Amino acid sequence: MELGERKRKILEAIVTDYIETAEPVGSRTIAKKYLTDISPATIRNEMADLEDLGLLEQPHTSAGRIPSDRGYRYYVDQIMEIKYPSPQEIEKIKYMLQIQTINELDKIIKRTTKLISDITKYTSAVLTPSVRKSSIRSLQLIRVSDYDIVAVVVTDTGIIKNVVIKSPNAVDDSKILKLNNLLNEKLSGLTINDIGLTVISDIQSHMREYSEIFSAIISVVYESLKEDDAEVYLEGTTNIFEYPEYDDKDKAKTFLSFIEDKKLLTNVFAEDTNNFCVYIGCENENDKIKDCSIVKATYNIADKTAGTIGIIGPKRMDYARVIGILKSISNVLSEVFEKTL
Amino acid sequence: MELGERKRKILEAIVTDYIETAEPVGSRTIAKKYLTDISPATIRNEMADLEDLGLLEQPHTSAGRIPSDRGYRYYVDQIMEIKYPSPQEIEKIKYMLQIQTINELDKIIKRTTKLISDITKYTSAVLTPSVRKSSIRSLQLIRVSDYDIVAVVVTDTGIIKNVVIKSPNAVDDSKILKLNNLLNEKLSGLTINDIGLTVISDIQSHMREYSEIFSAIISVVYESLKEDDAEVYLEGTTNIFEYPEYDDKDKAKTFLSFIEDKKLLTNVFAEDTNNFCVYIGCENENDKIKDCSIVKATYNIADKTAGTIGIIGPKRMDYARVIGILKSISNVLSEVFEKTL
DNA sequence: GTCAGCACTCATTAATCACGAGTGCTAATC
DNA sequence: GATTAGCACTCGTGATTAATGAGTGCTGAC
Repeated sequence: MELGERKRKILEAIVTDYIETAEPVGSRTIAKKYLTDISPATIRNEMADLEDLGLLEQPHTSAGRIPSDRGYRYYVDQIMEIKYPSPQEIEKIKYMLQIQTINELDKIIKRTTKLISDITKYTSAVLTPSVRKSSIRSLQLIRVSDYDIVAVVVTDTGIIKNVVIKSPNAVDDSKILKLNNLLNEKLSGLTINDIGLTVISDIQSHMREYSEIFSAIISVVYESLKEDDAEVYLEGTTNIFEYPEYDDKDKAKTFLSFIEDKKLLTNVFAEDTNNFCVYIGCENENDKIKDCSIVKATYNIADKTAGTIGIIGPKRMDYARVIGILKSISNVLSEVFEKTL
Repeated sequence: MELGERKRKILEAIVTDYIETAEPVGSRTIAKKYLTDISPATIRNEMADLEDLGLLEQPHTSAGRIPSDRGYRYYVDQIMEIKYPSPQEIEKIKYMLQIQTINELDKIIKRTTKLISDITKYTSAVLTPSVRKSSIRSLQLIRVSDYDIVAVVVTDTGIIKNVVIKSPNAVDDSKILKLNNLLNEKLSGLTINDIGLTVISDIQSHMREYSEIFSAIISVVYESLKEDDAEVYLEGTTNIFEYPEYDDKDKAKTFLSFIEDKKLLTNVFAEDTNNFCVYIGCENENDKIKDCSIVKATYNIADKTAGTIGIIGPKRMDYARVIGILKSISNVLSEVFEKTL
């Protein structure tokens, strides 16, 4: 859709003002604050056109205009310029994500989540990498007692996963050692999807003597690795109370109950075909968040997309700023992982 | 404080009715629903006495009475009879906590948390055991690459904890094996508090050859085990919207922001001198929850108190029922752990 | 094409009033 | 002396009304 220069300016003014004030924007306001050389009457005519085009809405006759979902979309795609954090701010972000004594994946991610919600003042969600998409760096069995084994899997994405196994027969250290060597040799470097019947029966052929223990172990480990285990971290859930759109109790409840359902949340923030996405209002599939917007970006570990970071908030969102922040943090995060994992 | 039989009856009626309706209770209501053989006027006199005693409050002159914090306390301590779940319900709880393919500590606890909030309709919180109070069942080092080691600690309480270690020198499998044997021999059965300088230097004396690697490892592992790592699981946070006391936006916000702060939450739900506790309103130390009540109970693993389960909700809480449920679930949980860990 | 002027719409706020639930007090009754 | 009927009084709630003002669409002049 091609819009004249003046219409673009007016749409921009309305989005900007509405994002700031949360009040419908009238023609007089625009004429006074944004476009001082046009009269309110002219602006009214243009606004009527923009409403016909589906880019603006009027809550009621005697109110100003607010952007429609399509209006926000047009603003994001065609008008807005991304506001990236300043170099100083980026340094600060780097600093925040690096100073930690223990560089575990979880801690870095937890910290990132908090950082995002602190900076943006929206609710942030970060998805951890999933074992399914990682490849195995090391798989080690630990004998805890005669019948208790713990399998520890370390992936190239830094995940450490423990699987508890009850063995049908007693195991001793030498058996464990043999199994360990074999499993590591055969499985390192593979992704979960690579592990198929061929690989398993190959290992099995080398392990005839312990076949019973082996099949107990391999099935539990395989099941456990196969399940979708991407976790989602949340921060700043109470930030929504700062926005008048959630003054209504039901609105707040709907939002929070969506947020509380980790399954839904994981789906929404899961990886996309693009490594950067904005969903505005009704563009969201889930009804509960049809009046929210979501911005998300992926981050990399070991040079492949591993998880996503994102925020969820009211449609009246400072897109230019939020998008700049998320893109920057996603880069910093990928860098941090490169260094520390 | 000794109360006459009639005053007890009236207090009970007021608490019961107020818990059910969330409306201040008037003398007429009591006379009609609870104590049909006394006139409203008499009840009014008694209510005035109960108010003088600090057990009742009046929101405003022309309203009925509501229980004060002390009124609830008197009810809980002296009047109420705990309502335990029926045997059938307990069977159902057992069933819910047992049917899981993988019996990991986390999963059982997560499920318990959900179960509590589902049954009680309040917000539930469950604290995991802490490594600090457990003893070490097995400590195993895994060599991931030349300089990357992961230490896996399994405790008697079923915790599996991973610690990532960057070694200053390259390590090979034989070194790891020696270290493993030694560490296991020296540390199994000890609690974190047992590990002091004596133990460490004892191990060190057996490990002169690898002293550099060893001290890198032991300090990181020790630090990591020492930190307070009890996690808190939450469920049913949006349940509060069902209760009119949180209709007010600020009330809801205060509650939810308290809930969001995992540090505060952990402190509040942390173990107590008693293995069962009720905190009503201003009995809570934290100002943010001065109009909430908390009920919590401990559960056992390996015959010692390991963590706590609890709920948080409005003071107007069905104490008799909630207490019965929590006590039962705490027992079932301890049983489940005995069987599966 | 632009814009001043004007009639019209409609959400918001304050003010007023009637209603009713509930109390405390007094005086009569058991 | 305890109980209770009767009554005046309090005060939150909800409905009604009216004034206000922000904003629009339309007309007609420049």
